[in-house]
Amino acid sequence: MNPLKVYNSYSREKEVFTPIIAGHVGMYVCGPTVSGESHLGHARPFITFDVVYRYLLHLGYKVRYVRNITDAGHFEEEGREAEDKISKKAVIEKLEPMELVQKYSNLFHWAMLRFNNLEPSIEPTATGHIVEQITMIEEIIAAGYAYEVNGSVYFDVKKYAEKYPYGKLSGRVIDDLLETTRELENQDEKKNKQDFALWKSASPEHIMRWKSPWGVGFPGWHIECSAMSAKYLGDQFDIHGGGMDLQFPHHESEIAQSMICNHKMPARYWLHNNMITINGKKMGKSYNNVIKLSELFTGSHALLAQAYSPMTVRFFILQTHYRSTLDFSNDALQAAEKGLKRLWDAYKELQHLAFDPLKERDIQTEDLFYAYCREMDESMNDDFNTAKALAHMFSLVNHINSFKSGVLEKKTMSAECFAYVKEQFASYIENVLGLKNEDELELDKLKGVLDLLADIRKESRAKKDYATSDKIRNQLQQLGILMKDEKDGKVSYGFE
RNA sequence: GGUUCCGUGGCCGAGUGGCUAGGCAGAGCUCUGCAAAAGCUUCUACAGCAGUUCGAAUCUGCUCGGGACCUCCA
Repeated sequence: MNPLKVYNSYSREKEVFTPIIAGHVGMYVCGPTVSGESHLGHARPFITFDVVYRYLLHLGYKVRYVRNITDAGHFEEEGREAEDKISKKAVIEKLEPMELVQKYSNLFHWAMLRFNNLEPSIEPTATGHIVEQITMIEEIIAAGYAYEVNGSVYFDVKKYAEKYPYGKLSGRVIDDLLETTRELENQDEKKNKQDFALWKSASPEHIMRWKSPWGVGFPGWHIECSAMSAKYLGDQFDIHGGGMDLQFPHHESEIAQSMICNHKMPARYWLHNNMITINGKKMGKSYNNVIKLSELFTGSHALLAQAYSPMTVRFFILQTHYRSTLDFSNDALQAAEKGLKRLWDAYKELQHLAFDPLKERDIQTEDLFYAYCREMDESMNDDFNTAKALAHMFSLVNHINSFKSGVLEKKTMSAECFAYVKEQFASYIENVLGLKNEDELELDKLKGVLDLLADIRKESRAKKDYATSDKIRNQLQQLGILMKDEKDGKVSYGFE
């Protein structure tokens, strides 16, 4: 078995994963800015890193998973106005900033729950760590790498770059940045265009504001992650994750801040997921092509022919490697929905398979089963290749169904092999990939009724009373419940 | 313009130089009162050109096309 390897954006290579403290992993993932409703694009990193988290747990690591909530509203510079996203939205929606933040945090958590994402160990908020951020800024000023202008504080990138490799993570050359940086508001305050804000002075109408040694203002965007990751995971931790679009300037700046304050690279491994595209273009607000999660779950979007369940979306995302772009379309989601159903049906079937000590063992098939199981582990160890792991699971699906259809003779595998395959399959589908049966609740309620109907159908078929049997099946089908006659004479059912 | 990634069959997507990726869709067959499901068989591939090699989707070069980042962004 190969050890776990992860692609480190910083070195641009796959590296064997070795935690700082054996058996323990500290992981920080950039969380959402809760100034609006999450869309499909936002779902990807949180599902990606949920699987990373789950797999590390699966491997036996004790993991502290920190994912922040950005509720302080880092300023965005749209046109000429420097704006605070949350402030601005709060005014539009006539809400207190914290009321707005609460609303979208709740929505975010609701979506995470539906995706069956595990909760992070700690979910710190930027507004809850203003003191830590101010302290960190003071340290950077004391070290001589930041300066104050008119109540704002900027990080001196040029000075930093003289000693440290600013731009290494994102593959940027500092002189190029000088050339290409666009004219922005208050640019004249900065010594150099590449400098970024640690603290911004708040104008009187700005509603999110805190006192600081430099006057009333609010923190810059990058400092929150540096402050919170260091507080909960230490000066240096194992994994830092986030979307590829955060590589620059966000993560690059995080590194710079932490290097000055803590004299260490904050994270050993930088993991970045790629974007979700739609018609080949990145899904994002600025492109006006987002599909909100609520629209996805209800099917209320022009591009969607139907509603798609959270598990379908999760499966859809996991069918692609996290570092590849994933192109969205209605057809692709429809394919995912059917694929997931096939996977889950086989999983249910597997649970009913059992060995028969009277039959001769089929060593060849056993070996095949063991090989697929091993390949699942190998795939995940190769930079969390869920797409490949799923392909091997589908190979198992094919064989499981062969037992069912009689192509492979039933019960010819040893008890050990059956037990192992069952455990491995269950462990992957439920624990590692985090998929769950969405029918379960409904099934509980309807089970008794459906069992009865299945029984009546069975009886009427035995009497060749097809009028009755067809009536049962056809009317149930209209309700979205499929009744199937199995080979052994039983009648089974499932939801479409 | 700078940096960088990618172009795989009808669609989505894995791919370590030689071994079936996989899912969805299509065709035929088996099972079946009909159906569904499943199984078996099967059709479509590696953007183009040139090179390295016994052998390339996989390495190199060029051409064409597309994306991402360089500004908020998951």
